[in-house]
Amino acid sequence: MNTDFFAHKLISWYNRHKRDLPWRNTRNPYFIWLSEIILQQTRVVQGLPYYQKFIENFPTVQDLAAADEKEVLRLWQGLGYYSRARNLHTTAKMVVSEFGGVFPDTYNELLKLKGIGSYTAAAIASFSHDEKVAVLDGNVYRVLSRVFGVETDIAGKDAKKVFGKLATELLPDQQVSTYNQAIMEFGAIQCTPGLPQCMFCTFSPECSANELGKQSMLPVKSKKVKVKERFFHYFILEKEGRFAMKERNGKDVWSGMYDFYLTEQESMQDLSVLAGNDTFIDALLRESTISGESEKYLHILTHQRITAQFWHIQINPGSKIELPENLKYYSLNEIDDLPKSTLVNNYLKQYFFEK
DNA sequence: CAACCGTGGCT
DNA sequence: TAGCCAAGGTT
Repeated sequence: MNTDFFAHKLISWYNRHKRDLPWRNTRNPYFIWLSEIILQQTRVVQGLPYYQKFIENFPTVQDLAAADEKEVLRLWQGLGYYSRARNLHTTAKMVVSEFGGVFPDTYNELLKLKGIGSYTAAAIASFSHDEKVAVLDGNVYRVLSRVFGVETDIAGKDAKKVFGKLATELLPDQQVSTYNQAIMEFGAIQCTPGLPQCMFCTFSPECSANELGKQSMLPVKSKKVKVKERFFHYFILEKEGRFAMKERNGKDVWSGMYDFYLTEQESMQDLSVLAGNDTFIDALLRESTISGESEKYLHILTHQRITAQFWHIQINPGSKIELPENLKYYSLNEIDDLPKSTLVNNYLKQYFFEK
């Protein structure tokens, strides 16, 4: 297929079918960047309200840079992949301190920023000023693999080279912004992962997958995620109407988010076993009152199935129990403002805020 | 560089 | 139900 023909036909389709999305009505690299980070591995319907919240709370990169990380994470709460929010804040501060508050818009400059990889750099550079770089995301892999019959494994290491070469060859000289958005939009609403409606597709006459009936086989993707089972036992320590929480850190899930005292076991256990395995729990149960035991929550992540149970513990007045490192007492109002995982937030909503 | 990082919707 | 996956990036 002639490359000009492909781009022209795609843009024509886009002009007829594109959705009206707020980040498409701007050339401001700051707004485009916000939308791109929010939309990484995230559906438009899920990211849309977060985009609105972020541009309202942080109209400029200076506003975002001046915020506390905790505030940024709190706004990000519920969207997942929280390193995106931490990197977002780091990058905003870097733009203010090292770029004079002017958000970079060239591919090579953008690549230097935290949380911006090859896709996001290409998206911001092309959307903001038509820089001639091809975007390569899940949509582009799918569209190119089907239309041109490319059977390279998109999870393999050759994928970026093979599809990147094709994507770059197809790039038009003009309207790069429109073209890049068009190929992604086409993948999102016409050339969909599930059974696409190929009888109504503008590329049905030229599409390799349509001709060979290989739509469901493409793109080829080899990797299967293996799911790890985890068992969380949370202890909510209450003293004088305040509750002990701590910030999670390290490389585990929910880094930067707040939760309670946690003991993790290889299966769900009762209190006597927990006390035997955990000296703090043992000491705690001797000097306090168990005031509540939650149902078991099953929390599903891409790589993990977490079963969690929450025990509510009243610390007796005059108890000599000292909180383990990092735990501090917070009022319910303060807890509302802390960034929390959806698991913890679901528990709090059920047992504190909506009861 | 393979593994890891969330959540919610769909089949 | 179990699996897939959605505008990826980092380590």
